Amino acid sequence: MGKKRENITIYDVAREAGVSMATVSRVVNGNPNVKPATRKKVLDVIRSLGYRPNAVARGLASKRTTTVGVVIPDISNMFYAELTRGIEDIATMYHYNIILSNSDLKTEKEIQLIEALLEKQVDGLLFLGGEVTDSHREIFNHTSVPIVLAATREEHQEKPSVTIDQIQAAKEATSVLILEGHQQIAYIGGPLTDSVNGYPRYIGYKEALEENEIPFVESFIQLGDYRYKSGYEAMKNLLTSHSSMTAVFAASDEMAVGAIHAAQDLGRSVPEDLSIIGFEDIPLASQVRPLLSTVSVPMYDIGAVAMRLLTKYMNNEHVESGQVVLQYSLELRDSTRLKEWEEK
Amino acid sequence: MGKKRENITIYDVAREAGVSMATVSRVVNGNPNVKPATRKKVLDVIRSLGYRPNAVARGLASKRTTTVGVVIPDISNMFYAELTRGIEDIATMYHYNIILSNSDLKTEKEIQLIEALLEKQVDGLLFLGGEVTDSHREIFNHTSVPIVLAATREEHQEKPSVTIDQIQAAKEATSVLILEGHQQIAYIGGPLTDSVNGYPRYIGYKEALEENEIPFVESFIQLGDYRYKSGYEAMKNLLTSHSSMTAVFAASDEMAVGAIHAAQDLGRSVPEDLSIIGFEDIPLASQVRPLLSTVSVPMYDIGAVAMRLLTKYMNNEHVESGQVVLQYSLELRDSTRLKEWEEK
DNA sequence: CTGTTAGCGCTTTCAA
DNA sequence: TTGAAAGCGCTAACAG
Repeated sequence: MGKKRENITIYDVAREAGVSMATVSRVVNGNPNVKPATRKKVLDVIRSLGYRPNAVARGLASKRTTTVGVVIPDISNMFYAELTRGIEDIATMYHYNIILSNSDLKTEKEIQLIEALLEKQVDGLLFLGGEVTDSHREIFNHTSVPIVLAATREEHQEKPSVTIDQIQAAKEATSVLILEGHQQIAYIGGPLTDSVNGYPRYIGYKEALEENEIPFVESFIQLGDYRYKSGYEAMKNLLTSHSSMTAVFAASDEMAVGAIHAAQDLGRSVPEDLSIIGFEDIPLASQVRPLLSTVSVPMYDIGAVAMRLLTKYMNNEHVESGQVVLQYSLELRDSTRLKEWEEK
Repeated sequence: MGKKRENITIYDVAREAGVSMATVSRVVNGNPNVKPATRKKVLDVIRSLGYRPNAVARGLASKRTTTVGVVIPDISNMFYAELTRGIEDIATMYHYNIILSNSDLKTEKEIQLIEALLEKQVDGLLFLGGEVTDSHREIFNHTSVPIVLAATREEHQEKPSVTIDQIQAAKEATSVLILEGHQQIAYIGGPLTDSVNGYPRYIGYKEALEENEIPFVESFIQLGDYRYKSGYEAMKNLLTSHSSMTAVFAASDEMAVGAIHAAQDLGRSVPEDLSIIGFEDIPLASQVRPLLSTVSVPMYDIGAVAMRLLTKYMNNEHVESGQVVLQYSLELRDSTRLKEWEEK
């Protein structure tokens, strides 16, 4: 058994087995047009030589790398980690590998990463969570590599995407609070300039109020960065300036949990004094007390479906619809009082 | 501006710019041996043609792919997600891309993934969290691709690794409890067959007891799978059979938090009735009440250092020591009563 | 400073 | 069922 078998090529196998490279290539790729005896002979040589096919050479010759690029905001964010797991599982199932890169939602970095991925000749690209700007469209439109958006979409809807209806989800979350009888409902969200998550959730909140003729109060709006700490701070602000407030819709679970803790630190109990509902349903939501009521976003599925969709494009299969909208659900637990909710 | 610029090669650029392929290659790779005027001309053509270098062809010709393979147990596990972020950041810094694959700690799957990664001609490999068996060694020893282990190690210490001293860490965590005056200290851990995390943490617990002449009680040992739920169940068992118990060392934060909730559900308060300390210091530890005291493992750093180490091997740089042991620290928060701890 | 020329290891017609 | 041969797009000596 050779120590470092780095340089055993298809040629060596061919010579050793007394066949041509083409034949070796055929058995390696499972081409049926090989006489069983020949196949066995080749396989034996492959094993004894410890031959390992070079995927780079194969990629160059065949123009397929069985690799897909994934641009993700931040893998250490539970929401995206879960999504990535969905992607990876399906990728593995279809024998693709994924090249993962974190963008931190910086447009410039995103563009750069996409460019690098394209240079690496990925067979497909998954773009997650970021806003699709003109720069993105520019590059998307000048490549023939299939691209699927996940947990984001593009206004012109030219590119396939897998998402949920965020506005509707935020609206329902807020409606839960309204149905509980609250009139003073605050909103803790992300930047309104974030057109992917921040803005739609805000709009959903607003629409719910409007529909129920509850006055919108500017100072009930607190903006953070979706993280625990900013939720905590936001709630502290809210509570010191609006002691009459009785409910909060937070646009992320982390913020919601931060808000709960701030409330508790200021002597309020949840849900007795204050109802709080979150968004996402990351594991944290079920690992705190009170258990967080939240909008359950099918993170794993978004990733899995997006990857599956991408495989179809990569194989030139027929695609019913490139715009997939997945179902979310309302997970009413212990941070709100309402326990039942009929889907509209 | 071409629509699909898929087939513009270095040759096209060369022809258009009136130079040779070699020269184009030089400017693309930043080789200084090019007259500024020539460089500019080539750059202009590259831009106008929308030329994008083909990294696969480059990889085949140069035998370097600037890609590293990462085999990870589960990206949706916060601990590894954080680690991966460390890897990715350093990889980006050194212009490497990473191919990520989840192994779920299945040896067979790990081997298969490593094999696939090697086929893809990765320049280096990071193996995370899994046990290194003979099968692993077999394959590790027959390739010249540099490999670094992270959050795991190999008994013969033949392969470089980045870890923390788990036994010592577990021992100190247990000692905190002992120093608080507890005598009835339970242990909630992972499988003892898990030589990477489960067993060493268990040993650390045991050693701490021994050193302090506290009798080891078999039934104080509860084994789970590191997840919240198993911690919850373990604690319930413990509390119903050993009402005299006053402290618990849990081998993961999720289990520790699960344990806290079980205790609370059974009417005990933490840390008044029961002190609980965890292991890892994932974000969850600081997002629950009471704040979890825990062993803080530098997850991000383990990933970052491992990746940095790998770059050194890939560049044939001199490496001081391949066996890196990072410092952990004790983060004493509100689930224990002791608030100060002198490092031994 | 620039060009020529072999490959890198594999797939893929095209013939046989 | 098999083989020969032409690339895939780029890098890396080697000349000049």
